Amino acid sequence: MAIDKKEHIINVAIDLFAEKGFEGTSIRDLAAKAEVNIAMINYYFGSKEGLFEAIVEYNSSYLREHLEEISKDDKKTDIEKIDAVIEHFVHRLLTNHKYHRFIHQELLLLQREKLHSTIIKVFSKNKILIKGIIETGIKKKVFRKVDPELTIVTISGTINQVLLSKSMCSIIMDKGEDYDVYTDEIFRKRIIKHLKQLIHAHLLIEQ
Amino acid sequence: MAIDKKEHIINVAIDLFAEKGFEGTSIRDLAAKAEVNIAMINYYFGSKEGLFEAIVEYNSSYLREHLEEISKDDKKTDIEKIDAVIEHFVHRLLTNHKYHRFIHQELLLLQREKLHSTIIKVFSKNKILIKGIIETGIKKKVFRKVDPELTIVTISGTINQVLLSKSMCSIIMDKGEDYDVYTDEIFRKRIIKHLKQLIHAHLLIEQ
DNA sequence: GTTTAATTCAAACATTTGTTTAATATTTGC
DNA sequence: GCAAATATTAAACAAATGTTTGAATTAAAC
Repeated sequence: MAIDKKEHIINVAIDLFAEKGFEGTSIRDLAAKAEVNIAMINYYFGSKEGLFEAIVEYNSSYLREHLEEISKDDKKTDIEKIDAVIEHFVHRLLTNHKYHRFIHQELLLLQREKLHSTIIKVFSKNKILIKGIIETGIKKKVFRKVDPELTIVTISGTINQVLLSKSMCSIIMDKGEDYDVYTDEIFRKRIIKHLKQLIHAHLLIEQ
Repeated sequence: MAIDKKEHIINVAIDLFAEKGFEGTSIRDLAAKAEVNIAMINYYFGSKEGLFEAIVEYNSSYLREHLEEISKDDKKTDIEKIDAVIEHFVHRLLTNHKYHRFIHQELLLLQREKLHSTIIKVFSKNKILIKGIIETGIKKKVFRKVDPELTIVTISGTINQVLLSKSMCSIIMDKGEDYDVYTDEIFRKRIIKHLKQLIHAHLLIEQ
């Protein structure tokens, strides 16, 4: 029961933090929505910031594995690896968008330095992996001489910009308020198609 | 004195909201940093949310003009217009990054619906202008048949991703904490070079 | 089955929050 | 220079905040 309850609190917290932000969410809101006593949050996590750290730890473990797998896959060409990265990024955000929205919020603020560096560490490792793929492609003269870092920023920036804000999705798709992007297969395919087309034109020397 | 003081409060508020978020900033913090009495904020803006609205109004007026100018400029080819849009976006963010970071935060949250729609309206009008340029290029068969909306998202997404977070800049540039992106000419040129290269490869049929 | 540890709870804690008040000071219009 | 409007202030307001307490309940260990 104990671990399940901890996980349950974490999941409710991700929902609320993503919607209202960290400072905008009160322990009482959270306790009510999770249907636990207010004191339980401090009992389990020590403090509100402790809960924050627990969320980041809870989610940052399983992220990198798949990216490493892609990077090492000998059956894939370099551009196929990049395609896999794009699909992986989109999938990760669609299935986990609340957590990512929350993390993204934190990235914009200059509070809680320790957590900042935790997030940055995860991002840095991802960056190194993808940078490796791009630089290999450039060496082999399959890819153009592009800016590897900013190419990564373009991929993640495009996905984040459109998928982290519901309003942004509505503008792009010309849909109403109640439209749910995160389950719409058409939207997923549209983003992937755009990104692959974009990055292929950007990277590949002969098309 | 009155209008100057109002403007002064708005400027200090943008700084604080960008750093600590809207909920993370207290009226007392703000009053102390602006060196005015706490009551003055409510006296001028009615409430904390009133101050928020005043900030958005204060900044959203002068934004669109330059974009319309670019769109209508007959001396520019279609791709030159896109280049001008890229330069305009980067410049706008570099000179006004605190306000944009603040707005971007709000876009991620699902609070304060009214302000949300104000921000969205501004973005929508920008979208229509740039979409017009891209679609003209496609009709003239100068541009490839791309996804206009997502192409816009890629431009703004890339810029936002890298410029709105200090930590992100540090990773990309491999610089320390005290490095200031917003005044570094080299970084500005690097982003513009990447974006132009990317979007040219994406849009132009013959290169 | 008793003892020990872990969990749950309602209540209280001290701060901090945004906002208002009512008195005082300053500026403005004439 | 006086009256009316505007601006500024310190103090108080009620509500909300994160956190702690100490007793009650449940689970685990032996």
